[in-house]
Amino acid sequence: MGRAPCCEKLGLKKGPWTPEEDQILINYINTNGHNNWRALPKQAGLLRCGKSCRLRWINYLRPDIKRGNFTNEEEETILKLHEMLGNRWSAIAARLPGRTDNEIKNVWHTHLKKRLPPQENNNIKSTKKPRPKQKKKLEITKKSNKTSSKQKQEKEEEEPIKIGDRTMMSPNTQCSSSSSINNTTNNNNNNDGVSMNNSSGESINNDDDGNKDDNLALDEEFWSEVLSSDNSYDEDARKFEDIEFGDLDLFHFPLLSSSASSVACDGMDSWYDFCTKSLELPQL
DNA sequence: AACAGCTTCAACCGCTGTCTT
DNA sequence: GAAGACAGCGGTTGAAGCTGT
Repeated sequence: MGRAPCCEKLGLKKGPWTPEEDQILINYINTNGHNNWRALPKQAGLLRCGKSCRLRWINYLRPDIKRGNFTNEEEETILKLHEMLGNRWSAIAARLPGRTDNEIKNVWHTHLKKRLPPQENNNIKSTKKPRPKQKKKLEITKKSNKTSSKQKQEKEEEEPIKIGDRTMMSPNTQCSSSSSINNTTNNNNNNDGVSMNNSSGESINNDDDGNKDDNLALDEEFWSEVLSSDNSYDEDARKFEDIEFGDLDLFHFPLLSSSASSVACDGMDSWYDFCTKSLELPQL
């Protein structure tokens, strides 16, 4: 698998986005969609790499982004989901309409992590294998024109960005990030992969380091196998019923079995319920 | 007012997974 | 099956803003 040579070309801009760049990106995606992030900046006339455009759109410009403080309910949800899923921010974000994985990650590290007892904090490990220390980039010309995030937020609240004939605001009225992307663009945006795939194809994996000992030993392969990206739950549900979890066959538990069968109908909601119930299992 | 330390969060980096050729 | 291309993810960074002294 080759690596994407991102931002290798000289002359590509880095750092904070200007309002002009935002507007260009918004306008372009509004009219053309984002079928190909790599080609997008060139076609849109942006001196950015596709990755940067994608990130900017997903984390900031997407119209269904909910800005502002997290509610208590949202924070509780994050805590619960993090307990179940570990640092799978995108999976957690899929349960929180209008919130991005980046935002949730930030909130976790700045607020929620502190709420945990120290012992639990120590148990939190990466869901991935440890990576070698990142090399420091030579020179980054950052923040040359960065506006404060709060200022930006206030500005946006005052002056919602217009996308074509639509105004980027009121995320609460939008659907969750898992389904709203198609609302954001024209009909030629059919294969919008971003959030559709993000949610429907998201593998909900138990934290293979931190939670495994305390919770059910759910095999990662099981999750990725069941939660295939095409939402073919009927097919998957059949597979699901044949799966054993190592020594523990969850489907011998009536509670979980019923949850599991409902998965075929309800998608992520059922997975959430399923996970929630799974955590209750030791008390049964 | 000035400074230092802390907090926040947008953006970057590098890796992995998936799809295509 | 191998390799390339791309999207997506999670970890990390660092400047701006905030707070305390």
